[in-house]
Amino acid sequence: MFANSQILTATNTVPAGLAVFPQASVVSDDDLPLEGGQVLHFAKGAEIFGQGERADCLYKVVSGWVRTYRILRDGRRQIEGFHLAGEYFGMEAGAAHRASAEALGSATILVVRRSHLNEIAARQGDVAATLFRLAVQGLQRSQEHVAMLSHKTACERVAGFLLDMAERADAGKRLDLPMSRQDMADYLSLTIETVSRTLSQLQADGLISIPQSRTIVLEDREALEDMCE
Amino acid sequence: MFANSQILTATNTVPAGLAVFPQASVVSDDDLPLEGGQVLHFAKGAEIFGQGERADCLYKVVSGWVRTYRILRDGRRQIEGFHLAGEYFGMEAGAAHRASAEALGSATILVVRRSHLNEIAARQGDVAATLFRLAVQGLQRSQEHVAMLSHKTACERVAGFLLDMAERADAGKRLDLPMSRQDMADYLSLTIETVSRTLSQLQADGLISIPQSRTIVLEDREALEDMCE
DNA sequence: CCGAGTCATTGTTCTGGATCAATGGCAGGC
DNA sequence: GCCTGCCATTGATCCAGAACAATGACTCGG
Repeated sequence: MFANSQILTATNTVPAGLAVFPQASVVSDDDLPLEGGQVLHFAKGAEIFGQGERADCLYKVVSGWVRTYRILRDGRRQIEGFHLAGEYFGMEAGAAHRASAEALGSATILVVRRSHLNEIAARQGDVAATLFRLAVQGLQRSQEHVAMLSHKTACERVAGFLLDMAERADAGKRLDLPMSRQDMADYLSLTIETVSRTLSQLQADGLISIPQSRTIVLEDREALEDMCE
Repeated sequence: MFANSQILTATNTVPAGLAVFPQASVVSDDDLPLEGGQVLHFAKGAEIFGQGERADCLYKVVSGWVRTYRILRDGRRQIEGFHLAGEYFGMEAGAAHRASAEALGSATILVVRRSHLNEIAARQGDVAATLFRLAVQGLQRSQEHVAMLSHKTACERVAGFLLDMAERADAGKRLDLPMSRQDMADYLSLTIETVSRTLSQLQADGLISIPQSRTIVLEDREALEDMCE
């Protein structure tokens, strides 16, 4: 897969001139030099890949938001995560995608074939290290998800969700969330009614305000943080 | 208890390429060529590494069972996973361990320094690919954990847990679990009482029998599988 | 402007698992 | 053997959030 590469280097020493990635709206230390990838546009609700399809590519959000989810045996939909600009998704250990991915609004996605990534890794050793780090970061995010689901109350889940989204979207007080209440519910493992009720309660308590249903203003961030402990 | 500094200094002088790995009970395609790692023994309940400590090593279970867990802000303990012979744990993206690891019974663990792994990867290219795959497998296991916690009933969680453990331990009908009811509860996000009650109920329904409290016989595996859907 | 469809909110009832509490088994120490 | 402490089981009560139901707000196409 990603042959001839060093792994687990503690520091990233990529010379800036090599990393060519003009479309990226966010360039972080964790960025891979993905020259040669294909930039695609997806309309609202469009499927980027589906559960069970062959997993040949790695994906990166250039702009917009993406949700990845799985349909469980009992028919319920579990949203595994929301992915913002600069974030990667679609990593698989096996040959098939275990989840589906859809654009939340309209979204621009960079798609890189795994075989192509392999070639890049052969030229630039620390690419393998970065891939490993991305996978472990995904693991950690999933473990945070587990911690969130374990015993937390609806209020703690929603407050933590808002803070997480605000941080990752680099939002100030005002937070525009492109997902529906159903999406939030399927991510937080609550019902749509409980999400709605909890948001109303947070507004009644003055911690947030909701000028439009998908715009949330964090009025008292400190109190929200206290709420998640 | 083992001081971490001992482990770390000792591995520095191991000549690469000569040491073998005789104790390994499982050798699969996913195995890394970990010559030069140090094999350590841990007594029941001994800490292998602690939350917040520097993460310099990768760990592999040679024999025995290991639990990894985090103490959450509210003081609760979330068990992230149980690790059996042949499985890896202790992967971190950052410099510090986000979890603690303890031996469940007595356990033998192979410890490899990340820097040493780096050297191996430089000689053998597919090591990087294997590390990536291991990380993604950990991610998938965590996502299964999320699916299990989301909306499943106590009964479904316990039945699924028993089947998962039986499969990974390669057990037939008879399953010897080295962990306490509290460990199961902290993994499944239930209380110890609910775990106990559920096991009793499964026994009353004839799906399992419990000759000793830590030995569980799967009397009707099909019904257990139906239960998790 | 209207009508249809989607999404969000709010009220009511009900249930699964948490919590509190008490008892029962089993192992190790003396 | 008995005591002590830990772990597991079982019972009773309570509560957060699910499920059901109805209404209200917003959007888009015509």
